[in-house]
Formats: sequence, structure tokens, C-alpha cells
Amino acid sequence: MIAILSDLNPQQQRAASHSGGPLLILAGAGSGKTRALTYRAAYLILEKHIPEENILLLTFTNKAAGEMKERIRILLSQNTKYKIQNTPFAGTFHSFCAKILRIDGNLLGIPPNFAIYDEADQVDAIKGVTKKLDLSIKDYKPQSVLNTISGAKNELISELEYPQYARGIWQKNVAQIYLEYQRFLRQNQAVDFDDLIFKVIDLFKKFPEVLGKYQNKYRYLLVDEYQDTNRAQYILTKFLAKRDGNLTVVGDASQSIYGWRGANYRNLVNLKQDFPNLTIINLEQNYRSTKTILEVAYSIICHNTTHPVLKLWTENEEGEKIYLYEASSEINEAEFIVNQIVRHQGQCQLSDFAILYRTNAQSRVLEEFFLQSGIPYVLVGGTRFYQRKEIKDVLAYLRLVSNSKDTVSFKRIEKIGKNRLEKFLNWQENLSESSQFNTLDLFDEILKVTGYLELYDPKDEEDLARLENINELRSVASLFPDLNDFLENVSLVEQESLPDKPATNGDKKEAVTLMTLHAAKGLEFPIVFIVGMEEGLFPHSRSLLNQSELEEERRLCYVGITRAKKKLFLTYARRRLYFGQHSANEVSRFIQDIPEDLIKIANEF
DNA sequence: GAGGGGGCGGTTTTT
DNA sequence: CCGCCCCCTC
Repeated sequence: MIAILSDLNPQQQRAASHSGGPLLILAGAGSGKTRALTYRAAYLILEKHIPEENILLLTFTNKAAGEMKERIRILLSQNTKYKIQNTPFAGTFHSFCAKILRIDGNLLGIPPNFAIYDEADQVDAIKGVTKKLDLSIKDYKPQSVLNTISGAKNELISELEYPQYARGIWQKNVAQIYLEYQRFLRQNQAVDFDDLIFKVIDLFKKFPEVLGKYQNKYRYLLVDEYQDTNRAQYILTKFLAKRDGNLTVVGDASQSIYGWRGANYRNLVNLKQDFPNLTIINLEQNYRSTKTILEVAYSIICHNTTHPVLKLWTENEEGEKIYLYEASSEINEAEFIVNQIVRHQGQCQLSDFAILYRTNAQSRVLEEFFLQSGIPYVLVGGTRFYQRKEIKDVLAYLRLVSNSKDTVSFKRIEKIGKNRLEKFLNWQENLSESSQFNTLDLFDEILKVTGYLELYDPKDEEDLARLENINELRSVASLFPDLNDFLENVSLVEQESLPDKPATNGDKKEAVTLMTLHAAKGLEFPIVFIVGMEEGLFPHSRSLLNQSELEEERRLCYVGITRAKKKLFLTYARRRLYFGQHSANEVSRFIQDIPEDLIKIANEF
């Protein structure tokens, strides 16, 4: 047997060594999907002698892309007699598309130094456009308008086509905003996140020779988390793969939890229609959880009827029953969890525990109790690095150097201060050709000329954190001498989101993890608590009336349960204070689905 | 451009 | 109940 395949199970081997042609890997939770995908990439290079630059790996997060790249690199270095210099391109849909637009976007009138607007920039832009159209931002909340426009772009409906789909006065006006918004983006030489994909598809449609160029380059396409693709991403992969048909996708419909932002798990199911000679391989052996946990997970997810459900099995031990705790209140719920963690001390580490909740608002009570008891915890989520005010400010200066038409950045700088704006503009005027300066020089000069750092007092704790963030940004700047490379990197590559000072209690490494169920996807922990198992909270009240949303809640529950390796605790409260309102919720329907003999009722003592 | 009062909304969130 | 955002004032 070929060495590289020997540490895979038979199904994984089949997936990794699949000769070519369209392949769908239905990979359950904890079944080694990343393993299958990375081994497949390594197999293609080592055994099929496919040049690594002909392989393209697309993912949803930079973290996933980075991990895959690293794992492939290790596999190659272990298994090759000849030196392989590079790994295949592994990146997000967005970074891949940005790359293409930098090179070929000019065919669509997009200059290579286009700015990329993130969500905050989009909201600013939409706000401006809405006001210009004399519409009230009370009735046309920028975020809602943006969601609508984003939804349209994900469905590949352009601003010119959208009016024919618009129903009712609200949508008709949004159609106007959409039209003006796109005009605004063009004038600013900017694209938003959705445009990155939309425009590349447009490019491929209008210029078949460009599509051909990329089809020649990327002969093997591997896509991770395919259940999370929206229509635009689906069409993009189809474009790239349709000529040679060497498409491998991995996914699990039961783990589709981003339907609300356009993800469509049917892309997984419908693949057969586009590629009739599709090979389907199921990865159903689970390496993560106990038999009991898998059975509990299945007893819940099997109620979903609109998508296929895998039946996972494992050679792992039966394990303990899962624990169910009825708390008298949200406070008692938090007490119970802290008690349990204290009781486990000595047997396991704090980093073995994760507490998962449906809504961010639920974290507060938990945090209070962890602080009180002195147990260190890490809150995952919170303000992201690139969303921070000081980061956006500094980037606005740099963005304006790169693209002088970027009025969103201009407005931002204006807001920082008229004085600083003037100094900045004077400095910029004397700048001959920005391209001959490297990013770091520009970075330092701007801070010097504008005196931006003087806004913050290093003796103040909060200010100091901001200064540190700017320094962090500076170190990123040192890695990208070309300004446009740098700006693209900071727009599309999520920085490690630094936990807020008050949100972390003690040493980061040895701490309990608190996060939403959504944030837990892809992770695993020996001991998992899922809290707030109540009707109206989980499943969330907004999903109760809608069958498909209810199924998504169920999938979310499935994702949460399958994070657990050894022990699972489910808790609910008879009474709960939520948004200052007392309520008494019924026990979640998901709990009713679990066979009683798999449950042990937990008592507080 | 910061600081205070008032009003409102509050599911999940990568790029 | 809390935090965010808008808008007004200094």
C-alpha cells in the first residue's frame, strides 16, 4: 500500500486516492474530513504527480485555510524524496477572488488598487446613499438594507435586475438604494465582500478566455464545508470545475448553520445534477465522541426531514450518560456549572471545558459567576481586531494613500480631526509615487505627520491597549512591503481577535471556554455544557414558526452536542431573567427527543 | 471632538 | 436590563 494512505480508514483512503472526476465526501462530525481533504491534496501531488500549483483549496475561514496548508506541508515533507517548494494555494473564497480581481478586474473597469469595504464601511456607505435619496434611516435601517442587498448579491441578482424582484414599497426603495450604492462603490473604486465573488463570476461570464486561463491553472479544485456555500460560491466552483470535472467537495448537511446568511446546504445535495458522474463517499466513523453522545446527537438530528442525515458510529467507549440539569433560574444554572467544574478539578484541566449558549446575552451571568469563583475563562468572540476604532482609523489613512477616491476612508479621517486631515493632505501632496515607498515607511510617516498616537494616553489602560493594537498592526505592515498587498491582507485576513481585558480572567491557556454554539463549529472539548435548553431560547423564538429555521436550530443543537468528546451537560432554567424580563420557558423540544435511558438527571450536590 | 441625555432594540457572524 | 447610536451642546 502507498505509504501516505496507510494511516487512513478505508473510506478516507477511497476519498484521498480518488482518481479524478467529481467527488462528494459526506463527512460527519469528527470523522476526519480535514484529514481526508489534506491527504487527498498530498496524494495528488505525490502519487499522481500533479504540480502543486494546479491544485486549489477553497475554505470559509483563513484559519481553516492555514491549517490545511500546514498539514499538507507536513505530509509532503514526510513523504517525498524530492523537494517540494510550495504548497497548493489554500485560501478563502474571498481572498481567492480578490486575487483574481487584482489581476483581471480591469476588464470590468475595476482598477487593481480597488478598496475592499468591510461591513462597517458598507453600512457607512449605505447610510450616506439612503440619506441622499431622502429616505429615513429609521425606516431603512442601514443594516437591514445591507442584508437585503447582500442577499441579492449572493443570489447573483445585480442592481439592474433587482427592481423586477422587489415587492412592496420597502423593497422598491431598497432597489433604489442598491442602484445608488453600486454607483457609489464604483466612484470610490471599491468593492464589498459580496462583490468580490459576484464580480469574478461576472468576469468569467463575460470573458470566457479569462475563465479558461484559471481553468488551466487550477485543474484540481477542493472545497471545504460545502454545505456553507451560498449560490454565488456554488456557481463559482461550478465555473472553475466544469471543464475538467476535477472537483472534490467535503461537507455535511447536518452541520449547516449559516442559512440565515445565504448558505444553502442543498448545494451539496444538488451536485449530482451538475455532475452526473459524481462519486459519493460517506465518512461515518467518528473518532471524537462516546457512543452515548453520538446516539444522543442522532436522536435529535434524525427529526430533520429536508436533508440527508449521516448515521455516525464509533469504536470509542460507551461512555457516561449525558447529564440534564433543571435550574431554578439563570443564576442557579451558572452556579451549577461552576460547581461542576470545581468538582472536576484534579481530574481534568480547565481548557477541557466549553460552555455553549445560543445567544451572546447569556454569557453575562456566566461570566459573573466565573469572576466570583476565580475560575479563569476565555470568551470567544467580541470585538474583532480589524473592527477596532484605532485600527480602522490608521487603515483609513493608508487606504486613502492607496486609493484617493475612497470617500468612506476620507470621511473617517475627517472625523478624526480637521487638523490632522490637513496635515495628512499636505504630506500626501508631497508624496510623489506612493509605490516607491514601502508600507512600513508610509505607516510610520503617517503616524508621525498626523500625530495620531497623541490621541491616546499610554497611562490609561484602555488607551494603552489601543496603542498596542496599532503596534500589532504595524508588525503586520512590516510583512507586506506592497501597500495594496497589506490592505488586502488586513481586509480579508481576520487577525487573532484579542479578547477584551475584562472578558478574560487569568491565564488564557488554562481557562474554561465560553462561546456561542455557532462559534463552536469545528472545535471539540472533552466536557461540554449547553445551557439554556428552553423553548424560545433554543430553539430561538424567532425560529419557532418556520419549519426550515427550526431545522437549522436543530442542526445547531447537533453541532453543539457533537463537540463533546467525553461528557455532555444540558441545562435549562424554570425561570429566567432575559433582557430585564422574567419568563418561564418550557423545556426545549430537543430534550424531549432524547431517549430517557441515555439521560441522567443531575442534582446540584 | 468629547460628553451627556434620550430612545430603541436585543439571534447567530466569516469574509 | 444594558448597550449602542443619534443628536445636541460646550
